Amino acid sequence: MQKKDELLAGSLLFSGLPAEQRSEIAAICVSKRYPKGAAIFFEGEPGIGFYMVASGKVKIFKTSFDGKEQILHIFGPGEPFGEVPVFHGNPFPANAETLAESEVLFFPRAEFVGLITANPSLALNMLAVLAMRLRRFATQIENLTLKEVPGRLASYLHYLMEEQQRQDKVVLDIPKGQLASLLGTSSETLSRIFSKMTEEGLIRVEGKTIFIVDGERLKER
Amino acid sequence: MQKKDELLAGSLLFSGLPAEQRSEIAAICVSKRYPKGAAIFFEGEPGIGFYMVASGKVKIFKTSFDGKEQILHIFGPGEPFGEVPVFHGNPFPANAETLAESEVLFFPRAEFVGLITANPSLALNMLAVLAMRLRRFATQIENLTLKEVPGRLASYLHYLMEEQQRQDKVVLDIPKGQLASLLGTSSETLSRIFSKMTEEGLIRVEGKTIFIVDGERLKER
DNA sequence: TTTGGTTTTTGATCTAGGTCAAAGAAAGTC
DNA sequence: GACTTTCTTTGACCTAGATCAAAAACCAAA
Repeated sequence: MQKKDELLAGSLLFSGLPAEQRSEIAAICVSKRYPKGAAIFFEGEPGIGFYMVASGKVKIFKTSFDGKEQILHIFGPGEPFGEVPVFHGNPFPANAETLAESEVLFFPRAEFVGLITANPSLALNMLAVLAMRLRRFATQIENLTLKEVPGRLASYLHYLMEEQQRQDKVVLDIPKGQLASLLGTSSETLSRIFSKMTEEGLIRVEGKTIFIVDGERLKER
Repeated sequence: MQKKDELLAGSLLFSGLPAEQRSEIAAICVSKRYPKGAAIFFEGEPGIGFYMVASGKVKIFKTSFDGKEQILHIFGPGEPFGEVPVFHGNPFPANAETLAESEVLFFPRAEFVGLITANPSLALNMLAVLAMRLRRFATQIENLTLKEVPGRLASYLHYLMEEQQRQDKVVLDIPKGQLASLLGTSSETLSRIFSKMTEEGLIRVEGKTIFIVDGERLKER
């Protein structure tokens, strides 16, 4: 399967590994398709392996008893998820669900631990992935607790500007309601802040496209 | 140094390693003392190694431009911190400061990476540590965004009950102001919630000692 | 045990943002 | 193209919790 190998080669987790090892890895993983909105796993389930997005988009989230949800991550192609139980035991700490029709690779725990044990650079790659994830969590907590909603939105827009390599505009890759849940607010509030920022001449909103009118002042929110 | 070796043996990170390897590790680390309230590192500094608390207590925190602080972790003896830059490169994502007079071990990056490469079970231990940290972050975000302050306090008290193995009372090991910063609130609000919970017959507060009057109802907050 | 510095508590006030309800827009379906 | 369903916006209202100010309690050192 050519496609799978390319995906693995392009992922941070498996980058820099000799080709033969990547095929060993490709050999132990199973691919599975999910329609949009499908659950991949639930918080509290035992984790017998981890996953990697091959195509599509997956969200990791927590829900409160009264149904509110907080998105922790959104992962795209090449990004692994659900690794925590593999290394720490215990069940999944959160839920995973597709945001679009997706193809997902599954890596069974035992086999993968075997590979890691035999292969220090794979171990270091995985450590790098988890370390980056910790860093992201730290800034997410910072955003959620030390900034108010406009500031969180501003820093998300700046993140998209980096990601999409544009200074003038940016395209939301998720529905606004999901963005609200990622920013820890409600879609109503988010909508109001979009219009306030437009009034203030910071941005201009056209559906999913956000034109950056004043990037400097936007950064200062 | 007998003491150092005992500490390493008791820590999660180095548990299960053969004694000789622990002495190798003990050989590469340097110990340093800090008075209470001393900075160990700042967000944005390059990380040339990581740390482990030998004695005392260390907080990891972020600050906002206007001086508010959010505590991410509080670490005690045997717990490593500041590992993110070791594996992911880039500077420290947050600040570290002692909460009490402390002794801290420092492990230089290059040497430690060498040990990990040569030693799969050390790598797996480190993966377990980071995975546990991710799990904690996930529940911290859940607490901060999906629960209100009384709920966060309740879950912290339950955490202390586990930790201290008591059903009837619990002793705060940090000042209430620091607890407020950990729970993402102000000391004023925290104080008010302590008294409200007392009125409601859930707890009784005597300085740093919290008597658990109704553990069941407390859990439901 | 007095003094000066932290913590902690209490009171009064203010606001960001949540919630509920309903109208409008978009988008996919037959 | 009409229809249903999902997404987004707008309006009205309300509350958790922040902030400011000041008193009280606690603590450590002299």
